[in-house]
Amino acid sequence: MAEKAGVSLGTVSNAINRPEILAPETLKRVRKAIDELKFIPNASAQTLRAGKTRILGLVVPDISNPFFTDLAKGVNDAALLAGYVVILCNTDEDSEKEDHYIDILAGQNVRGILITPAHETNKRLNEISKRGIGLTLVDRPSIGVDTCSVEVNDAHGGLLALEHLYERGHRKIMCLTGESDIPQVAERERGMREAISRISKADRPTIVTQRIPMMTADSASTVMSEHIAEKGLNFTAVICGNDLVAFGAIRAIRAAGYSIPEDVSVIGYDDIDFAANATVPLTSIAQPKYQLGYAAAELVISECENPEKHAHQKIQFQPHLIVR
Amino acid sequence: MAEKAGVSLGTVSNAINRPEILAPETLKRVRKAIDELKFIPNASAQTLRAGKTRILGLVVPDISNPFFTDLAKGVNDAALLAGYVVILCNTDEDSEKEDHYIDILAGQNVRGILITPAHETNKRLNEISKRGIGLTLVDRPSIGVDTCSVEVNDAHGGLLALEHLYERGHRKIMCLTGESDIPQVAERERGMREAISRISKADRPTIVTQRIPMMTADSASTVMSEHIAEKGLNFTAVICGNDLVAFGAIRAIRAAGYSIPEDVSVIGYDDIDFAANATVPLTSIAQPKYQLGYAAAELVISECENPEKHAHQKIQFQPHLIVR
DNA sequence: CTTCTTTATTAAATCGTTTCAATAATATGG
DNA sequence: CCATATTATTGAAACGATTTAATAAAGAAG
Repeated sequence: MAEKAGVSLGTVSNAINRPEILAPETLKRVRKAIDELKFIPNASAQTLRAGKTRILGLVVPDISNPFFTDLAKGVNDAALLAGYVVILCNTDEDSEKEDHYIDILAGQNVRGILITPAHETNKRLNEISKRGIGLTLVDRPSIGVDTCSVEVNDAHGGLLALEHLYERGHRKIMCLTGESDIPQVAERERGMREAISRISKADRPTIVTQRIPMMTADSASTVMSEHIAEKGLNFTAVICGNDLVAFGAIRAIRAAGYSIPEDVSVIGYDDIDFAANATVPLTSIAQPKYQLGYAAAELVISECENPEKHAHQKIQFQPHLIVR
Repeated sequence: MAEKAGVSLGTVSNAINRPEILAPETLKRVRKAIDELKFIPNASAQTLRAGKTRILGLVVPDISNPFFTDLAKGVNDAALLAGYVVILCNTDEDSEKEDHYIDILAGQNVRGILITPAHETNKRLNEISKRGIGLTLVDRPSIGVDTCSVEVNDAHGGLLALEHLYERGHRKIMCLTGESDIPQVAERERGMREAISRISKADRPTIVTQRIPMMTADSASTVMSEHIAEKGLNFTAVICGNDLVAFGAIRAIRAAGYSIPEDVSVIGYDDIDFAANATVPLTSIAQPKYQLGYAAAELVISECENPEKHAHQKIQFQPHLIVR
C-alpha cells in the first residue's frame, strides 16, 4: 500500500477514482508514490467490493477458423476501448466443453459472455442471465433465451448463393453443411428454398444435402470423398457451410480426379482472407466478421453497464456475394 | 451462501476443498445445497485470499495470423487441462498497446504471462517477474530477461530456406522480412549467411533484403510493388518472413505482370494450413505451432505452481521444409 | 463418573479495495 | 472572536472466500 506517501488508504483510493476531491497538493504526493512503487490496484479486491469484474468471456466453436479470429479481434478491440479484457474459450464444437467453460466463466465473475453456441441453444444460457451476467448471442438468432444477439441475415446468404449458381446454369447442386439443428444452417436452407420457389417449376434445380459432423476442412474432405465414392459426381456445384469446408471439398473433388471449376463449381461462406489466395479463387458469401464481433462486444458492455435501461436488441448485418 | 444447508460457512469451504475431513452425512447435505443453489465460489474472493488467480495472459502481435491462432489453441488446451483460463491480448505489433496490456494483466493478477514481444525485448517484462508473475517468452529467445522460453530454431529455418532455393538454381534471392531488431529475423538471416558460407565463393547467391513494417499480407504487397516499380525484378526467388507475407508478395508480383513459379519462386514461413490450398501451393518452413503454445503454457504453469523448485529453461523445436 | 483423546464444526482473522459517516482543518460571516 | 459552512482527510465496515485456532461433542480408558 502506498501510504508511504504520508497519506492513508482511503485517500489513495480517492486519488485514483475521484482525483477532483483531493487537495491538489495531496494528489501530487500520492501520484508520485504510486509511480515510484509501481502501484497497480488489485483487481480481485476491486471486484470483490464492487461485485463486478471488467472481464468478458468469448466462447467460440473453432478459433482456427479465420471467421472467428476476425470476430475475436473485433470483440477485443471494442473491449479494450471500454477497459475490458477478454477470456477466450475454444469449444471445438463440443457441448460439454462449452458447458464447462460457461461454468468457469461464471466462477470468474465475468461481466458478460459472448457466445456462438455450437449446437441448438444451450440450456445453461438461461442461468447466465439469471446470475446477472450479460449475454449476447453471436452469429446465432436468439430463440428461447431472452437476450441480445448479433447476426447476419443467413436466409439472404443462402438465397444469394443459390441464385448465383442457378444463373450460371447449375441444376444439380450439392449443399455441404452442418447439422440441421444449427439455426444458421436451417436459415440458409430456408433462403435457398425461397430462391428456388422464385424459379419456374419446370426449371428448378435439385438439391442434394450432405451433412458434415464438424465445420472443418478435414471433416468436409472425408465426407465428400465418401459421397463421390458411393454416388459418383451427382452434382455440378457445391454450396459450402463455410470457406474451410469449401477448401476441404475442393481437395476431395480433386483427389477423385475431377477438376475445378470445369467439372464442379464451389461456393464458400464467410469470405475469409484466404479465399482470395486459394488455388481456385473461391467465390464466397462475405460476412462483416470484425464488425460482428465489435458490435456484439458493444452490446454486452452496454447491457452490463446499464442493466435497468437496457432493452434486448437484435442487430442484423447483410451478407453479400463475392464472385471470383 | 449455502448455510441454508444447516451448516455454516467454513464447513462449506471444507466440503469443497477437503471433503475428506467432513462427516459423510454433513458432506452429503452440503453438496445437496450446493447443487440446489447452483453455488459457484466467487473467484475474486478466492484470489484475494490466496493472492493468486488461475488466469494466464497471452500477448501476441497478430491473432489474425493462423500461426498465432494455432499457438493460442495450444495454450488454451494446456491451460484448460490445468484448470486455468486465458486472457487473449492482440497488440497489432504496437509496443504501446503491448505495454498497456501488460499493465492490465498485472492488475488482473494473472498468474503467468505468455508473450511474443512485437519488438526487441520489452523493458516492462523485468517488472513482471519481480511482481511474482510467471513469464515465458514464446517464439522469441530470452535475452536480457531471465525467463523461460519456447522457440523454434530460426537459424536452421533460414538455412533450410536458402539451401532449398540454391539447389533449385536460384542465385538472386530476395529476403522479404521484418525489422532487424526482431531477434527471430536476425536469427534466420544468420542461418542464411551460414548456408551461404558453405557454398564455394564463386557460386554464392546474392541477397537483396527488403524490410517491411508489419508482417501482414497488405504490408508485404505494398512494399513488393514499390520495390518492383523502383528496381525491377532483380531477383528470381523470395524468402518471406511468414506465409501471410508470402501471399502478399505473390499478389504484388502477379499484379506487376510476372508469373509464379515461372518467373519467381516464393517460399513462406510457418506452413499455415492455407499454404496447401493457395493459388500457388506454397513451399514453406513448417513450425510446430500448436505444440509451441502447449509447451509454453505448461512451462509457465509449472513455474507458477512451483516457483521455488523451478529452473528457467529453454525449449527449442526444429523447423522443417515442406516443398510444394 | 471423571478425564483424556479424537473427531466435527464453528468463530474470527485475513486478503486489498471502495464507500460512507465521522472528524479535523480551514474559510466565511456576523 | 465565536458560530457556522465548507473542504480535506481518515476510520471502519463491507465484499466472499480460506484458514487457523478454539470449541463442542462423542468415545475410550481408568
